[in-house]
Amino acid sequence: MPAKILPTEKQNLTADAWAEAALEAMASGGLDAVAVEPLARALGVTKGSFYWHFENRDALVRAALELWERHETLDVVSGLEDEPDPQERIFKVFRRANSSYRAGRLYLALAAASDNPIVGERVRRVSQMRLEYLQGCYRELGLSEIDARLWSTFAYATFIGNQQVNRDAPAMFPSGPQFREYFKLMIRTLIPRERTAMDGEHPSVVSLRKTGTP
Amino acid sequence: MPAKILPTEKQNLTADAWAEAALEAMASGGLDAVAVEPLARALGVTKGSFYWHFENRDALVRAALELWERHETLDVVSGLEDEPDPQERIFKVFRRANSSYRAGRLYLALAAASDNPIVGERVRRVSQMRLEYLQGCYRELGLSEIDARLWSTFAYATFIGNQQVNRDAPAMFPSGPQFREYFKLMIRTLIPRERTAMDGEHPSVVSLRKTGTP
DNA sequence: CCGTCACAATACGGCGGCGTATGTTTGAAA
DNA sequence: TTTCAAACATACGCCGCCGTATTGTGACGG
Repeated sequence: MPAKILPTEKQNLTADAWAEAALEAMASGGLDAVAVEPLARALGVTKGSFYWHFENRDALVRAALELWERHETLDVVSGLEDEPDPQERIFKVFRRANSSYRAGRLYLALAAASDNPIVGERVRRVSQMRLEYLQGCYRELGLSEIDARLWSTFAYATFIGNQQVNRDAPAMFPSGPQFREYFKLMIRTLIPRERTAMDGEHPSVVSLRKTGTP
Repeated sequence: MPAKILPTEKQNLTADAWAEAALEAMASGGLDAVAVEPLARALGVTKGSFYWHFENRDALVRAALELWERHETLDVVSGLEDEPDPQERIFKVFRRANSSYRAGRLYLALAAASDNPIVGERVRRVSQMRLEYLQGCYRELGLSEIDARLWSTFAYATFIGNQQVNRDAPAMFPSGPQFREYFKLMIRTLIPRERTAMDGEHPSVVSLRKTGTP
C-alpha cells in the first residue's frame, strides 16, 4: 500500500531481513511456514511493519527466492571458475553439496513446494543451471553430449538423493569415518575415466585424496 | 441369526475410501492437502460423515499412512522373494522404482512432511526397510557388511534423487530412448557384476576390488 | 518548535479449516 | 409397522492467517 519511491539503504536492509527470515522459515518449515504473522512475531514486530515493506505475502516469497537463487548461483560459480580440471570441479561441487546441510534442507523445502508456480519456476531454473554446469564438466572430461547429459543427471540425482536420505532417515545415512568412505565411493563411481584402456591407478583418485573430504 | 453390527463391510470400505482419498490428496498436494472439508467435498459428502468414521484429522492421516506403509511393504516383497539372483532383485527394485510415477510422488510428499512426528516415523521405517533390503542384496553379491551399506545407500539415494529430479525439473530428465540409456548406465554402475568378459572395466568394479570382499 | 516522513502498532473484517452438537435419512431387525 | 442405529447433513463456535485502514512515534530538516 505505501508508495515506496526511492529505495533507501535502511529500507532495503530491513526488507532483506524479512526475506532472510522467510528463507529461514522455509528451510525449517516449508513454504507454509513463510507466514506473515509468525514471522513478525519471530522478528519481534507486528505485521503492520511487514505490509509497509512488502505488497503482500507473495512479494515476500519472491524476495526470499531471489535471495536464494542469487546465493545458489554464486555458490556454484565462486571459486570454481578458476579451477581448470573438470574432475576437480565435479569433486568440489559434490563436496560443497554434501557439506552445507542448511542449503540442502532449503532446496528440499523449495522443491517440495514446486507446484507453486512462483517457487517452481525458480527451482527449475536452479536445477537446470546445476545440471548444465555438471554436464559441461563431464563434456570436458571427453564425454559426448549425450553421455555427459546422462552422467551429469546421474551425479545430480545422487547428491539430491543424499540430501533426501540424510534428512528423512539420518540414522541410516553414513556419518563420520563411514561418510568419508561413502563419499570416496561416490566420487570414484561418478567420475568416469576414459575408457580407452584398463588403467589402474588414476590421477583423479590421487588428487582427490590430497584434497580430502569433509 | 447373528447380527453383524459393528464391523459391517460398508463401514470399513468407506473408511478405507477416506484413507485412499487422503493418500491421493497427499500425493498431489502434500500433507496440508489432507484436509477434512476439501476431502469431503471431493468425495461428495460433508464432514459430518467424516467425523463418524474418524476421531479427527490425525486419525485419518494415520490410516492413510497405514495404507501406504502396507502397500510399500508389499511392493518390495511381492514377486521378489522368489528371485534367487540378488543382481536381478536389485534390478527389479530399481525398475519398479523408476516406473511407478505416483508412488514416487507420494514418497516425496510424505518425506517433505517428515517433520510431522506421525509421518516422520513411518517415512523412516519405510526408508529403513528399503535400505535394509537393498543392503541384503548387496551382501548376497559378496560385499562386506560395510561395503553393502555404502553401496545400498548409494543406490537408494540415486533413485530417490531420480524421483526428485524427475518431479522438479522434468524437462531436464531423460525420457524415451534416452531414459533407457540412462537406466542402463545406472544399473551398470550401481550393480557391481562379477566381472563378465563382455563388460569392460568400469568404475564399480574397480572400487569394489579396492574395498575388497572377504 | 513543528511538520513530515519512514516505520511500526492496533484494530478490524474475512476466509478456511477443525471439531462439536444436533438434526435427518435409511435400511433392516423385531 | 415400529424401532433403532448406522451414515450423513446442518449449524455453530473457535482459531490462525491474510490484507486493510487507521493511528502512533521517533528522527530528522526547516
